[in-house]
Amino acid sequence: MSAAPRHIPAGTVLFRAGDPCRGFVLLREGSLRVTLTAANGREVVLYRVTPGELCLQTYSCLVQGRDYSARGVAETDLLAEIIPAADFHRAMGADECFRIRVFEAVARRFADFERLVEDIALTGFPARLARALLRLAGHDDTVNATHAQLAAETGSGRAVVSRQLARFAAQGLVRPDRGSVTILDRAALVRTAAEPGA
Amino acid sequence: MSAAPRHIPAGTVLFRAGDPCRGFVLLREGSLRVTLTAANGREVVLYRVTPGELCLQTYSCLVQGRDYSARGVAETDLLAEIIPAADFHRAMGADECFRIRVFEAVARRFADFERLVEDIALTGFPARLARALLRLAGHDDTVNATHAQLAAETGSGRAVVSRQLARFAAQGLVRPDRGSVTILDRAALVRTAAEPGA
DNA sequence: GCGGACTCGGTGACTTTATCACCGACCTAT
DNA sequence: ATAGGTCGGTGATAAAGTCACCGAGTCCGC
Repeated sequence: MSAAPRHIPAGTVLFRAGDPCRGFVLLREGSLRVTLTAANGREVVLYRVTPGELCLQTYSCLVQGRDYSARGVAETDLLAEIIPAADFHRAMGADECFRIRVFEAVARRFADFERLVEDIALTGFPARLARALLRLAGHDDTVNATHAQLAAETGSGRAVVSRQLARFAAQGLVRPDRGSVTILDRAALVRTAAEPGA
Repeated sequence: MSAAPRHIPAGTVLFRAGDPCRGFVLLREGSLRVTLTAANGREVVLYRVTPGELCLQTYSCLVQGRDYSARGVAETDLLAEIIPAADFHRAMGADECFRIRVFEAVARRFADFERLVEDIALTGFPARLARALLRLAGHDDTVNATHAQLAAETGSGRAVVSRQLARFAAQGLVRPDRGSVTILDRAALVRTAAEPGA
């Protein structure tokens, strides 16, 4: 529990599918994005690890003694602590605080997965994109993401995102720019997000 | 840990979305299917709980203190134990065996979710259906499921399943019957399952 | 300032997948 | 038999995803 936190620059690939698993990652600062990539290059964002959370991709690997099955990329500069497996198991037995933290991370990840499955399998594309925009928007109602990134976020294709954004723009919901999207009518976007529509 | 196991007949709905959560379910015998249902009635099978496993839907609810977000239905007659939350937390602290079991269940569930997302988001329909058939097939190469059930299993629509099954049948891969499908050429089906194809 | 190399996004043409509605076959019970 | 149910096949249509291409913007190095 007392390993020195390490700095990791944005863009670093912390692990990729097939890598053997070295230890647990406990994130102190920054955002770690975990994605699944298909053979044809298509990518889906599974979830993000936020400060205070354990990366459970790591967790799942170590428990089952298997390799990573997804990819973890630092979205921002990270400050993280690597916990060796033995320390992890000891802390799980001895430290109730730590245990509760792990449980919470697990539960949150479950919720993320359920949301993702619901989005991809049960929700029409317009609502899916609207949800992604609302989820990624900062306080200034700006989403800093390319169409390709939004495609990974919605489990769809870039061209599909382009077209739907154009439709949203025509309705006055958003204003697209190179590399970002500005939300103009949040209320209407929320309404769109609420219509499963497929 | 020592509550009396209870019998639950096949078809019982153990919990549905929005229900409050009462306690942990530890499954001794049978199969519990956990699904997500859309407003329009469409359903996706998230995972199955098998004997010896804890139902983690329950888990996730109790940790976060939230209601169920999915539906749990007994696929067969069940023999299950209900563990009150307090007992669960005590056992997690004191009983290493129990703890390991919980970890394993969590890890397995994660793997299930990743498979599901990969299937739905990154895999073409023929491969998806082939995988579902192989997954559900008994030793006699028979899959006891209606087209509607296979649709829930693949996160697709019934009509889509019907058509793809007809194509498989035309290629000699399977023989469809009312309420079941027989696998005729397992090797070819495995090949189909391996081609992401979309 | 110019010329490549690259990323980003728009678009047309097309395929695949999904949806909707309807119908006939089968199953079961009265 | 017949009525009511589930099950599966099919045509028409719509939505979503794919592929390929192009032009505009950006980032260099020179």
